[in-house]
Amino acid sequence: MADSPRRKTHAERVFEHLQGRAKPLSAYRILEELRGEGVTAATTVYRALDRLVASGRVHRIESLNAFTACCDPDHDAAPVFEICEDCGAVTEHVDAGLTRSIAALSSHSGFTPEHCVIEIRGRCGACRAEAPTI
Amino acid sequence: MADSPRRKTHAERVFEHLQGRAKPLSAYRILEELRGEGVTAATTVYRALDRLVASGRVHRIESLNAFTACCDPDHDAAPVFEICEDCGAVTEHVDAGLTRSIAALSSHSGFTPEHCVIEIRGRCGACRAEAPTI
DNA sequence: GCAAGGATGTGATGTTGTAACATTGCATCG
DNA sequence: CGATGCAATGTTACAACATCACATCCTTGC
Repeated sequence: MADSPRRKTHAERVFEHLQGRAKPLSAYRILEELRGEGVTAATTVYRALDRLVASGRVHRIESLNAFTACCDPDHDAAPVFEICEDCGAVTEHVDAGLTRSIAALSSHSGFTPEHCVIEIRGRCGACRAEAPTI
Repeated sequence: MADSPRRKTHAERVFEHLQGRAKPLSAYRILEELRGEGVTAATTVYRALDRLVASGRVHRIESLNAFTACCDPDHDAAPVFEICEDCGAVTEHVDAGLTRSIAALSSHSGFTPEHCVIEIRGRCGACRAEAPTI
């Protein structure tokens, strides 16, 4: 009660919590970790995430049911995520070649793309080096 | 009890049920629709789907939490799905350009891809024609 | 026949996501 | 200053998706 009652929205809190992490977090994980900051229900987290995703500041990783902060909110092309099965790290890329390929495919098929989900699962260089062959 | 108790595995039943459909089905939806054929529990459906996905006969659509029969079980490159937000139809493609783009991206980043999720959400040609502009 | 192993049945539980509706804080306008 | 409106939040309940643990059944090879 000492200071400002609600300077920050929950969306801000959630965004700051996601920023700078290599691994995405699930909504329920975010809830656990932000309980101390007044976030008390799943609904609240999902609402915050909805806004962040809509504004492009956060991406949803479909194959993990998890969320990660966008590396650069200004990119307009489809993000590509590399997801390491070993360490769980996710790296975001924006790739012109891939973007062109999708456009070409769509123009052939008459499909109008609105949102692309591109998630590559595998092993990052570091984990590859640690465990060369299984 | 009249006839053959188990000529077919549940995996076969599930596969046949998915084949030829434009829209993918969720596991629980499959369960509902196959109750008449002796499939009684979610576990059973998931086990069947696991086998089918492992053998490449069925694909999981991550952004829908649903499953669809593979158009051609012999393809080796990453499948690309076009998902219409209007009618729900999903079309599978295998695209050389896209496959090359992913390989190029990976070789840059040192990442070793094992499985790719590529799902393009938007509008199919037919739905586009029906509702030209919102 | 009978043991071994794969497939199935069953029930409980864990995880993820939404619906519905009440409330609060704050800005604006008459 | 009260009325109004709106976005954010709180609360409860529930729907949808997925897995676990353990018992049982069926087939196959011996």
